[in-house]
Amino acid sequence: MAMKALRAYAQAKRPQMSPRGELKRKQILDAAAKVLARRGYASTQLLEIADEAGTQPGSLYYHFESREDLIEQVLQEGVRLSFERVRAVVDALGSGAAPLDRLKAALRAHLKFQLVESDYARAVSRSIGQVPGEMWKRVNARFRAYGRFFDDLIRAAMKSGELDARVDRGALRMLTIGAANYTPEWFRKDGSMNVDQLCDLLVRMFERGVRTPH
Amino acid sequence: MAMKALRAYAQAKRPQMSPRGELKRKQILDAAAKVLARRGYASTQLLEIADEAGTQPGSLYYHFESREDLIEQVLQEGVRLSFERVRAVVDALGSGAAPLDRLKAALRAHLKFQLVESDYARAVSRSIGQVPGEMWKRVNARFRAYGRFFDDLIRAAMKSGELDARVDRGALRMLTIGAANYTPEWFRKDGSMNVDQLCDLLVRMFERGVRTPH
DNA sequence: CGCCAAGTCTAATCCGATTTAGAATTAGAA
DNA sequence: TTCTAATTCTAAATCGGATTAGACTTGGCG
Repeated sequence: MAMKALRAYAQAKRPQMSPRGELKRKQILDAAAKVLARRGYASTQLLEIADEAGTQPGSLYYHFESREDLIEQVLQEGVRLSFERVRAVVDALGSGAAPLDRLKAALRAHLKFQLVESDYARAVSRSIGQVPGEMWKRVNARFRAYGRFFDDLIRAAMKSGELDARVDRGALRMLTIGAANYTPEWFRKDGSMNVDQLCDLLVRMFERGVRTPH
Repeated sequence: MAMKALRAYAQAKRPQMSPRGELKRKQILDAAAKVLARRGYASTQLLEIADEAGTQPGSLYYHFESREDLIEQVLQEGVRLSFERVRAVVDALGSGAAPLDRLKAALRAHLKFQLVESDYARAVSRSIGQVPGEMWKRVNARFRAYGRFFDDLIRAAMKSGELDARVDRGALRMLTIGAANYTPEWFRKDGSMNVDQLCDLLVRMFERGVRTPH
């Protein structure tokens, strides 16, 4: 098969991919997520991804158009998975739950997911601020929807009177998400503190810090 | 002058550098800090630094041994300046001030300094997690001293009974510093909120979130 | 088995960035 | 002014990593 055609082929969402190809493609994505999670966007090299996936750098091009293409798919998946998880946790509480409880659950899920559960999610937070403009525009489009979801939870908790409505929602959200997204830089599982305790602390600071004064 | 000798010369802390050389060297450091602050370690290119400094990439090598050398000096300076500033602010309060007030002042100073006052400080937070191991070891040595300073303030505020002593100090510090260090990624001066309000919010969340329950 | 497509590998090639060599310029002293 | 060291510039060398070309291998199927 000619190269040009092959490239288009790999790129296209072909109807029936062979099981073998599908599997390898997933392995490569997983490997890339792992590497991105530890190196961040700019320092991620195809050689390390290939090693992790048990293949050669050149072979990646059968499954993906380019380094950028591969990385973007990991990042998009990372945002998608985070959103999916957090939404599921919140939905599981049901709409009868207090808005603040829903928000706390979301926060806890976000932190835990990206800290220890998903390389894809951690790939995103480790890459924010390094992704080149064009790609970031696309990833950020989905990311904003995720942010809006949090913002809605915050708004609801303010409306219910549980949170102080005078606080700037955007700043509150970003400070909190920022604290969470920064954790991969310093948190080590082997330390004295475990992940759930860390979640407790973040939620506690949020809740008590912003609760309506009585 | 032969090249080898010149390189060693540039590298050495020679006793009397000509005013012109000293000035240009400072301009280059400033330019590098600016670029690092907006691009982070991995995406920073010598060309952009040279442009910013009004010179050519090759000319940088008269003043610095290498890209790594230049960047490391910016980062070291960033840590040094942050520490210096925060310590000065705290010292200005005097040891008579309540420990919690000293801590709050330190937090505010840290956030403001790296968000709008110093490219060097922002260069550090934008580069954490991208700096290669060897260099990071050296920068981190100073960084830890800065962290210890904060830790001492926290410990004092716990001893005085103002903060809940059951909270893990390390996690508390890193969550808070993390929230602060993440702000360059999202905060825009032109928005509805100004820097001082943002500092207020961070301090408020910290104080009310961790204060001893009564 | 022998064929075909899918998937992988090796060995270049390309390309952008750092780095170097040495020539050219500048500023200050004699 | 002239001389000299300090500084800067230009152009080329080098280096590392992404990408490509094409040969090779594998697995399913007649």
